[in-house]
Amino acid sequence: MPVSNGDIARIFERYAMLLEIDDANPFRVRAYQNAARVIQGLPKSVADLLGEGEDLTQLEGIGKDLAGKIEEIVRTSRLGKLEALEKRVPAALAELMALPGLGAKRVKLLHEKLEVCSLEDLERAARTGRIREIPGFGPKTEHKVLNAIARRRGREAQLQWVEAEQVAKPLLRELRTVTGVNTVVVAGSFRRSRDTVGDLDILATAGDSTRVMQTFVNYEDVAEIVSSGSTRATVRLRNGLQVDLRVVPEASYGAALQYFTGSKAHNIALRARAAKRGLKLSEYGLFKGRARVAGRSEQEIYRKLKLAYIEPELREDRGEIAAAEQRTLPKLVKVDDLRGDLHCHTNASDGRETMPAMVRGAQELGYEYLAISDHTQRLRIANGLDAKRLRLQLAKIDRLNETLGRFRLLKSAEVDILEDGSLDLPDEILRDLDVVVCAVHYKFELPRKRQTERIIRAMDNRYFNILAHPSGRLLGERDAYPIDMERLMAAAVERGCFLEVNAQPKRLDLTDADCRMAKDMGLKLAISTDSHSAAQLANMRLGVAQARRGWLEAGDVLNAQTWPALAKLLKRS
DNA sequence: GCCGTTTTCGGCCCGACTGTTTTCAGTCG
Repeated sequence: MPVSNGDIARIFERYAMLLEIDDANPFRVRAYQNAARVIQGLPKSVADLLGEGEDLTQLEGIGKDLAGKIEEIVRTSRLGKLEALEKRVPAALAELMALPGLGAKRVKLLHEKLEVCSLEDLERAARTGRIREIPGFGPKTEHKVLNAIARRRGREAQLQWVEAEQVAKPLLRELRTVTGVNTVVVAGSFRRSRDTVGDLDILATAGDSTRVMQTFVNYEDVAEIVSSGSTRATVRLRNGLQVDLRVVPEASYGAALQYFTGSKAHNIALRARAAKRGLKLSEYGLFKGRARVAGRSEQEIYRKLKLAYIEPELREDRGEIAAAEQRTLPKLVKVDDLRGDLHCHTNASDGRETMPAMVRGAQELGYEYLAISDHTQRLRIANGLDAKRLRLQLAKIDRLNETLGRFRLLKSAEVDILEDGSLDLPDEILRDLDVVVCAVHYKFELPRKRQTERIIRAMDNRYFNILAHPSGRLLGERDAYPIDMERLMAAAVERGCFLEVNAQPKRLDLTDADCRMAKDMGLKLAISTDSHSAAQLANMRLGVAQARRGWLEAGDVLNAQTWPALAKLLKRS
């Protein structure tokens, strides 16, 4: 089993935590954390990079030493230094550091004074009242530790972005009613449009923060007030979601929004850039000495740092700052750029609505075209269409198209990719479709190589156009099946096929990093909703957000093209 | 451990809140 980027990142994160407990140089610790983040965000597998003889020190934050350690991990699946360190610092202490309120210093103290080595030890120590006896600890800390352990056992998952939005909306509405409050927005990973959100960071501006703070901590859905000061408070809602509120004066709004939008890595890089220019950047503004030179808007801050404005979706320290400096940032695709949807279902298979209802939905969104791509025969549970039923559907589409004026209904199907890589319908009918969407719906557990080759074989069919939900992941439910995404994309480029960014909230598949790799490889992508009702067509915004995180521009997106242009792209020679 | 149009050595983001303390260290974002 090849070592994945996630494996390497986890080893480095773990090493960083144990180093911190071991009192190592904090910047050395950060170097490992950085490396973990960089590797995690890489679209290509590091193991493959090495196989191709790439020089890993070209990667941001990876020097000679770390490159050597990565090679060691890829070669042996282990890191000798980590194992050596674990002889001195019990490995389980890293678990404890992940508990909120416990950092390296306290974990170390707990270990030294109470011989705590595991979550169980910690719980026992807390229950028997021994934690409060350590200098610097007290009854409150002891209580917090017990709470944190209980929550860890419950382990609330990250929310899908849409779920977070549903929580945020009513809360924002309430905060906006407070007198004296001007602006209330959500910042953080939510504003960066990450596929999942671990907490909500809300930013408000007000002359006087007292009222809005009070409203916040008294919000009906609050289960626990974690902390509350005059400008900042943290609560936990009943569903387990943590929400932070910061209140700043109007003159700091831009700086605060920039700061609370993150990411942390982006901010660190930005602040270092400010410092290099003799400036200081904080959530209150950009300062030269004591004078504030920017702060009212984000645009102003980036401008004063000699950078083009960086869209929130790009702020991950994945090269956006250099691109902003060189004025080479992408002009990110927008929902308005899209002219149609290339993947949806009707009640002929497992959709909930009729074809005309789906058409009306697409027309209301201002689209020029919509592909009807119902499931095919193998997917019995979804009432998949065989060639005969599909023929009838195609005739129906012809008749409907005559009534639709300039709007065009595209003939399509979501064709199952069978285990041997053949397609679930004969060429004689695929030939008559405008766009052939193909997908894997079973045999997810094939080894990486076989799964990859299964799909590439399917692409060999000259009627194959778009691979739907290419990794098969379901957020919080099912991991992506093992697949060599780079090889898949290279095969698609060679054959003139395309991949899909599936916009369903729990799919968002391809990932942001995959989108970035596709762009780098010159592979265009479709952003499709895979709608099973007309209302779901509006999920397009989620897919667009994901694509924006992957640096995609309108020119990189199939369904941002007019139908004649798209038709040309879909024609394989 | 990384990195370099101020540097190959000496830097490495910045501030709020808590709990414990009596002026601050630790943690978090």
